[in-house]
Amino acid sequence: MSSTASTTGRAGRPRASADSTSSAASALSGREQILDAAAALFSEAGFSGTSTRAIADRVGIRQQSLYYHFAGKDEILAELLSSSVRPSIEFVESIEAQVPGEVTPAGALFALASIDAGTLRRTPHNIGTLYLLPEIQDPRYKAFRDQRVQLRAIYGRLGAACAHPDVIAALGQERIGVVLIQLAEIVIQLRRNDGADTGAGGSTVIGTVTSPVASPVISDDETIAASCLRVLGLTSAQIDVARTEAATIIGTFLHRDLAVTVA
Amino acid sequence: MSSTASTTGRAGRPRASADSTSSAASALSGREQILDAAAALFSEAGFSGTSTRAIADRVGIRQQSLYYHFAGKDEILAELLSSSVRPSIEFVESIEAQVPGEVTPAGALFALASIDAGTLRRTPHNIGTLYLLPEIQDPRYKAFRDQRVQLRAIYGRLGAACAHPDVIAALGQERIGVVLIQLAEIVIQLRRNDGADTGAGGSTVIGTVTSPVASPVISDDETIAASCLRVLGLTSAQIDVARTEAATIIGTFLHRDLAVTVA
DNA sequence: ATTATCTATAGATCTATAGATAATGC
DNA sequence: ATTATCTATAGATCTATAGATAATGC
Repeated sequence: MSSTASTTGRAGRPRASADSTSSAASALSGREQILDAAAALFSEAGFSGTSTRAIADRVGIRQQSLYYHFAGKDEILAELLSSSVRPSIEFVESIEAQVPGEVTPAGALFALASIDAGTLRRTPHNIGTLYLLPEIQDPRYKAFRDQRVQLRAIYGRLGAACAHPDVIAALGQERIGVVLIQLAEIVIQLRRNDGADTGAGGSTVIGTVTSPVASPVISDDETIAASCLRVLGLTSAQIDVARTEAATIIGTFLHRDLAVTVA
Repeated sequence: MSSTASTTGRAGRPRASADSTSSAASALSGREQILDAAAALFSEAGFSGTSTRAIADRVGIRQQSLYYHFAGKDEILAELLSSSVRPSIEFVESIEAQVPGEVTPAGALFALASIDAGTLRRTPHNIGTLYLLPEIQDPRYKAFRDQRVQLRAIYGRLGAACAHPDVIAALGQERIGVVLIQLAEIVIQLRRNDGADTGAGGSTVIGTVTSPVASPVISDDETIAASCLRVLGLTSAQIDVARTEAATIIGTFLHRDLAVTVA
């Protein structure tokens, strides 16, 4: 060993805590540990129901140490919110551009809904529940709400472009957007009902939500996307076409994304 | 005047407050005023985000006076929750009994969904938002959650009994229940988006949510009910049949209800 | 007598600032 | 020197109990 025995390997005064709790206490930076702990607590007990003390305890630091990383509790929530819509927004921007020509609205909508469902499903600690907190109505979180309004508008446009005429007549583009988002976010409720959320620290726990017997080829995410098209009055045949097209769209996006990451 | 000028007309020491705030400060009992104030605050700021002080201030009494009516803040929430599911449960019990013979599943489901949507729409202060609070996961509110599980199961049974085979295969009865409740509760989101909720004190503010131009015969509630059947794969023609049948079912229920009230 | 409030107050939090301290990094 | 923690602590709140008080009801 170079100097003292098993040091933290990071700068800064060591934590007073025993650093007891098993497995992966590290891997995440201090800041990330705080975000992870806060996400878990906010979704269980709400924003106001979670004290800075509770967050710090979970991380294994003193309450006051939080303020080195964040100016206040509200900044922690703001960061969690903005990082959780980001994937959808990114995907949406890439997809809507190519809608009139290369891609049908139904295919694009199916792709968008299944991406959103998948993101919400894989998110640690069911972060989507934060969207339901009354506190986000505060002007402080306007930027986040604006992003959601934007996303809803895109759902509305895509939906109105492929819905059965009867549905457009009954709902109109705006409410179509609300209905579709509400359906995609059903994942939040499903995870809540399953209780005792897995969502381990940083590791991406994929799938395994409620298919005890052995689900067919169609994933839960695609089932939800299919429900989005169904509520717009599309037939099973039309939905299957959209599903196939969506697979291509998503494949293309993933490649492009990879290219961007590499470059 | 009999004795002193304009007294409160009620027993108990008078409130210290100026009793300023305009209109209908009365009509409601003290207890009801507290419930009304708490409902408004809980849905705006959440349960933990609302102090007993804030509730009392809104009512116009001292913080400590709340404890004469309720043992604690949690009892106020419990009462709000239980009173808000009651109408649905009552309707459901009367309706499901007659389902195999006199009434089709699609008709019953249409009726149930539009009753639920209507109830949520008319509720003061958009009380349905309380269902979204993380705090209700607490064991303390288990009775309420159990009622919702029960309601969801009924949605699931009715839905599975009338859904297109493809939908049953994809979702299964359980998830059908979750999807249908989620759709019915879209009213909560619509009211939230409209912001600045009307929902005056005790008066039942009906309708007027977002039909700026002039909606056709079909109410918003029926539009939502129709979406519930649509997501199950029913055609417009089948939905219209269900709508007609639902009108009869609801009519019958209202009469029966009236009879009960009178008796 | 009963009802519905009031005042006084204890004790437990909760957020946040100020400044000290113990590591790493150069 | 920089980083990430620590200790000490102020000041604001928050829930809840105890007991007094001012009405109505009989």
